[in-house]
Amino acid sequence: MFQSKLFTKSKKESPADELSRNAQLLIRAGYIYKEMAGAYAYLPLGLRVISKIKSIISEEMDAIGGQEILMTALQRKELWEVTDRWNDENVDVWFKSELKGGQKVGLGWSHEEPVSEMMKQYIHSYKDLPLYVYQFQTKFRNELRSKSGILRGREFVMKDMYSYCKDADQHNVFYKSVIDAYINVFNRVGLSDYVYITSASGGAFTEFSHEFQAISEAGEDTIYVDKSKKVAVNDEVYNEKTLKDLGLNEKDLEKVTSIEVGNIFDFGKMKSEQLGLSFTKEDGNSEYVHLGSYGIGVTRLMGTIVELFNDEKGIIWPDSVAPFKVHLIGLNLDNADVLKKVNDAYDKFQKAGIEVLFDDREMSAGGKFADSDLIGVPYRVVVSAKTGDKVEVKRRGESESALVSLDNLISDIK
RNA sequence: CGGGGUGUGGCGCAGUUGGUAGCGCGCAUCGUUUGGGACGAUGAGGCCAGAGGUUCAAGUCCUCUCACCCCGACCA
Repeated sequence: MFQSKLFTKSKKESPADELSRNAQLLIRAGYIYKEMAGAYAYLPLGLRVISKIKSIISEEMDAIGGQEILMTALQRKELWEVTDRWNDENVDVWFKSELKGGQKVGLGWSHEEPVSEMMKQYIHSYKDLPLYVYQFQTKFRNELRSKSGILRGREFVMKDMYSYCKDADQHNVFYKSVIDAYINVFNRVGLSDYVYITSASGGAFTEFSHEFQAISEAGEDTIYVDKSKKVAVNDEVYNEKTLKDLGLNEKDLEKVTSIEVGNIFDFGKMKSEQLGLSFTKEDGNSEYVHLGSYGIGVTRLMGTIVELFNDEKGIIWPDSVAPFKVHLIGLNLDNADVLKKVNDAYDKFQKAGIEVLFDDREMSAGGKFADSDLIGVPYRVVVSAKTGDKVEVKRRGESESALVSLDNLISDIK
């Protein structure tokens, strides 16, 4: 992509109405635009990051048998009344509205009810189970207070998955596979050193649910981590009994602040009973479906990555989620020879399938470097009158650059 | 929802005891520059968040409203 065509421009100064690091950097670099408190638009660069994260999640969900769907954001009052979750006293994040005819509707803040209701059409026999569906949805939550940039918005993108199993054993097998898949996701987006599977409150039917917590001061959760065992306990269930049940020792635990980037939950048969989602067993008798629910906040994950990977100059994206792999910077572009070389380099990257952002703007070198650091693409490649028949490459976050041949660089990156 | 703070060109800010607004960045044109946010000249751009008061006169004083940020509460 030609940077001269990119409509977003970087800003030298942070917006006055954002104190969170993620929002400051993402807005300055042109990844996002703030529409109102807790609602952000995703611009070309930002959308690319979202797409990368979604692809990684999709691959991992597909690998454990997930089937992608897309439910509606508009939801029926009647459906949520069945499970007593329409009431504002039980769920205080509803955005409610009504149709022209007067029917009450809500904007989806979660989708267990509608997905499960829909599944009554498709689940009839034990032979239909297990089945797993997931989606990327824009969720709406009327938070009393949004905060921390894109970490806690009123409108945000979430990957939510729902599992339907014939019994607890079948459910437990899948539940464990989701844990592994989630760990893969967080490792692949670069958070392997930061994310801990965390035991948290389990609600009505299980002792614990599991959260995936990324250690960061920007978070709003408090957890106790055992770094050698790679597990943690949420403050909400932290007590002697919990430690005993989990086989943890108080002296091995460190109290930290963290961001909840994922959550998996065993609903048991409760919701299926309420909604009437049942199937016929091998013996001909009827049974309710065992439901599980699994979420990853996609936009929150993006914000978490920015919180964890930045320096005073800007963002430092992990390779796997960066909007581009290479930031190609052309200097001395009034020199026809250099201009040809840098254009050739751009073509070669493109042909090699390496995503490249080409800074072809007429601008001082310092300005280009500053923008490059702010945007945070992994490889900065400079072509100028000084680089001769080679190119200068520097990784974002490192200070050393090197002169290398373009062909070698391309094969290295691939 | 309780507490605290902030609203002034696109962005970041200043504006004294009330007297019809200024700086930096950015933007436009021209020239000089060209490896870490270059320099000069010229220029465009503002119902001072909104409404209502006080006053000869309000960005400035009073009242209300709205928006945004932070802390807390809340967050299956």
